[in-house]
Amino acid sequence: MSAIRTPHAASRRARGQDARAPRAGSATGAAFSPLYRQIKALILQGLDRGEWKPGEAIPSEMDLAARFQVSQGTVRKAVDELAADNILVRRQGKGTFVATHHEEQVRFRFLRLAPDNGNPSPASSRVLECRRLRAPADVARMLELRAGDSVVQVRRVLSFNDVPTILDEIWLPGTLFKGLSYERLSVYRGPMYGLFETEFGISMIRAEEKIRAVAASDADASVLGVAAGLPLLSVERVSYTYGDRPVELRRGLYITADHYYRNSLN
Amino acid sequence: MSAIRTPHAASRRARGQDARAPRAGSATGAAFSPLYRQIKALILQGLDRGEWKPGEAIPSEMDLAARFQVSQGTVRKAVDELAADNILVRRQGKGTFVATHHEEQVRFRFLRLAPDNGNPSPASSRVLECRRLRAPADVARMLELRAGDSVVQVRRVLSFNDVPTILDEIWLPGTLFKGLSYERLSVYRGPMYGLFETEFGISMIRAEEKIRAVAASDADASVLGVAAGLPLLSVERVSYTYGDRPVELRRGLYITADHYYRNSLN
DNA sequence: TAGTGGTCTAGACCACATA
DNA sequence: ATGTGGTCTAGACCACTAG
Repeated sequence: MSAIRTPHAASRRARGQDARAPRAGSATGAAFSPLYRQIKALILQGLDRGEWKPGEAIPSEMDLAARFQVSQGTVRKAVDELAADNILVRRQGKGTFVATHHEEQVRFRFLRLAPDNGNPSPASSRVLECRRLRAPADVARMLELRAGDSVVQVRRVLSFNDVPTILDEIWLPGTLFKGLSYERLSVYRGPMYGLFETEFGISMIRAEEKIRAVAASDADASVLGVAAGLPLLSVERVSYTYGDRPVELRRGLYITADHYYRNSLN
Repeated sequence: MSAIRTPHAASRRARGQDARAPRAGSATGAAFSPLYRQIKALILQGLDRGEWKPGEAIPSEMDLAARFQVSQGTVRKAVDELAADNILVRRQGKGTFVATHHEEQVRFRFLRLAPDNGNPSPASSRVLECRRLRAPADVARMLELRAGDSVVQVRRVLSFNDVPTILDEIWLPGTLFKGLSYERLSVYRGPMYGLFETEFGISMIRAEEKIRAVAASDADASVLGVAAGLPLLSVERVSYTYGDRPVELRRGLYITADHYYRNSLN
């Protein structure tokens, strides 16, 4: 019964490091951060460093609690938020795992086009081109690069039941996607974000989209096999990895004659 | 120290009522429901009954814990989920409140169209017509009514900075919106869902949208002041109130020349 | 049988709002 | 000073998985 650790000693210790400092300013907006958010940030750092890879298990809650010197409940709350963000996946009795794009379940998290009738059928991809070039100004801005930095441009067509439906133009930072080539993309089967994970260690965890209706240009119409002027859904997506770093710009044109873009408002 | 309530007595008691029964079947899919979800369901029932109205405070966590004979922590977890669903809003030091559409903050939760440049400006609504008629088959199906049931149809134009941008066609169950009229709608300022709340006691808490690109018909083009054939964003929305009951079908046509539909993928 | 996440409780203290 | 939600801890037990 000696050397009793006073209750909350751990929390006070941990908190004293980085939660006390930014307390004063109000104009700066620097906010107080509770312990479980600091733990969340530490776990995110581990994921960013690649300490645990997509599909792998992270340490148990007890282990993490011991490692960070906090209670299991505090770790639990941090992991709860990461699971709510779809960054971690909990499996009762087995452990907590890093989310991966190599799962049927997750396939339609970033592919919002659904068929009017019937069940979602698997998409097949045909790569049109893959080349490295200097980033145009608008692309550089959205990827937070400098104009002229190296980027990879991929163009491809997605088909459902062999019907071309989506024309994608994808821009990626050249430094992050060194070995990406037309051959590598053509051989690959499965979701592109799965390839990015395993080959380049880039995990897409969030994206913002801007959606418009546009008329098909002659060139786009010819690739998609539709009449020029047909209304198409224009979807401009910026995808982010850990730390809210943009790592992909994707411009898609969707034929919405037999499909629709689904969305839920909560 | 006498008459000590055994630990977990409350949970066993509450659980015994409805969580024990559906335990056996697996083909039925009837799932085990933890206490906090039962509490969540009870709070939802209270909201559905109108026990607490939008904008009002619900009882404190301690009060709810006493009422339902569970610990504060269990109530907390139930309220946490309702807050995550945007059904309740927590305010530290003040209480927990029923979410309402009468708030600037919430204005853009169901209005996803944002301007290309500048800040979102308030929308002004011009009502074209409001009439009661028999539900067409497709409308009846989506509102879970019988074909021929009474419905209210509203058509209106939303403008930003006096520029017509959205043409809405709205269908509502006639029995739920008895006093709704052209006059009432024309006089009202503010979000339509706010009117539905205060005048008809209908809270919209969730919606599903199907989005397409279409060409403007002659009639629609003339109302919106654009050329026929212009690509427009077609947004078909079904809105739900408590208990996942559909209470609105809304078909919108958006001009996306100077605006875009924003969406986040998590 | 052991280890994992899932649930529930109890109590302490902090932060914020209001009277 | 009081009451609200917010955080953190500690410990018990349940449910699921796997060796």
